[in-house]
Amino acid sequence: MLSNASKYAIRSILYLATHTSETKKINVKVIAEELETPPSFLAKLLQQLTNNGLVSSTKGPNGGFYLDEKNRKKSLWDVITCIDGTDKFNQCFLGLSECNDRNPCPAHAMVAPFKEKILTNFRDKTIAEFAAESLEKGTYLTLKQTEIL
Amino acid sequence: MLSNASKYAIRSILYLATHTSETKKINVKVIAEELETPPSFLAKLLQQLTNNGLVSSTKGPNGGFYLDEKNRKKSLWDVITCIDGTDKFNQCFLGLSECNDRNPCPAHAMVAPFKEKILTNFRDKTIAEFAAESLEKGTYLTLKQTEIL
DNA sequence: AACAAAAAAGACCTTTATCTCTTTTTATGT
DNA sequence: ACATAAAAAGAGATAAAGGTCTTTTTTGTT
Ligand code: FES
Ligand code: FES
Repeated sequence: MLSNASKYAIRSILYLATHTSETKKINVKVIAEELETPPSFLAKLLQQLTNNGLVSSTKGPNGGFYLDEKNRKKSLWDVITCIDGTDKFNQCFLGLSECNDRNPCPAHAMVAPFKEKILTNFRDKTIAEFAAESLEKGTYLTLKQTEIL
Repeated sequence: MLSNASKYAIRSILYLATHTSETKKINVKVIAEELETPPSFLAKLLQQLTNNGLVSSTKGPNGGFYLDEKNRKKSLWDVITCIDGTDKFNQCFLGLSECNDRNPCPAHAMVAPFKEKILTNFRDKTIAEFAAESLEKGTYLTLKQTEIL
């Protein structure tokens, strides 16, 4: 479904949302350790996210990555399209050219409702909202693999 | 989500289910044309499916691929695991090590119901049943990209 | 000014997925 | 028997995903 790159990106964004601010920045090495992702690869991803206005960064001592208010207004959908490019969730499950209700493939009825849900949750919800919800539910804890409540 | 290989495999299986029998076999070239898939690649996939008892075949003139009664009792789940191997639908959406209700990631609540549905539809339904349903609903027509009702 | 710490940039490397081509084997019809 | 039509088998080719490493630039601290 999602590429590793997108998964890492989403996880790091949610991590940044809950752990950083304009006054508290974190560097790649730490983020990569916290999320247990390949550090160099994550660096590239954060670079790309920064170039596209989804993450903020400052260089030099005490520098690092963080989310400002503008970044927090973006959606996870923005993250996915920034990294993976393609419109993953509008594609037909069986790889046919178009996916719509008028010309459904055998799997369509099964997948279509899910797509709707993904769209509304990922596209119409800001990262700030998503992170806040995760905090409420306690699901943000599981961003790191080994972390057990 | 699914690899191209799995998608081609599923589509060809459903095609075989509705177009072949012990007495009516179809060769790779025709199947590939009908489904608009790369012929050589599809040949390899059908070979693999045949080796794993999901498809039947006979060589020589008037030979080709087809589904016998035994093949029709398999599930699409069997097809996916035969081709992709990995347990695609039990994996965490964000790539964390385990996916379960006890230790959910931020996306879990959104994805879990879908997984259930996929499992029951793909694992607990025979190919025969799935194909029959598709015929009823008319969705089998859209196996080929350009085919519009 | 010198140093250090961080991201940015760019050049790679490795592995996996996707796809092709050629040769061999097997079955059928004449 | 022979020709032919098909799958089976095996060896590669290409492209994309995943990941690493080194150098450069920027910024803050001493
Ligand atoms: S048409 Fe295949 S999933 Fe919608
Ligand atoms: S834990 Fe991530 S999808 Fe279930």
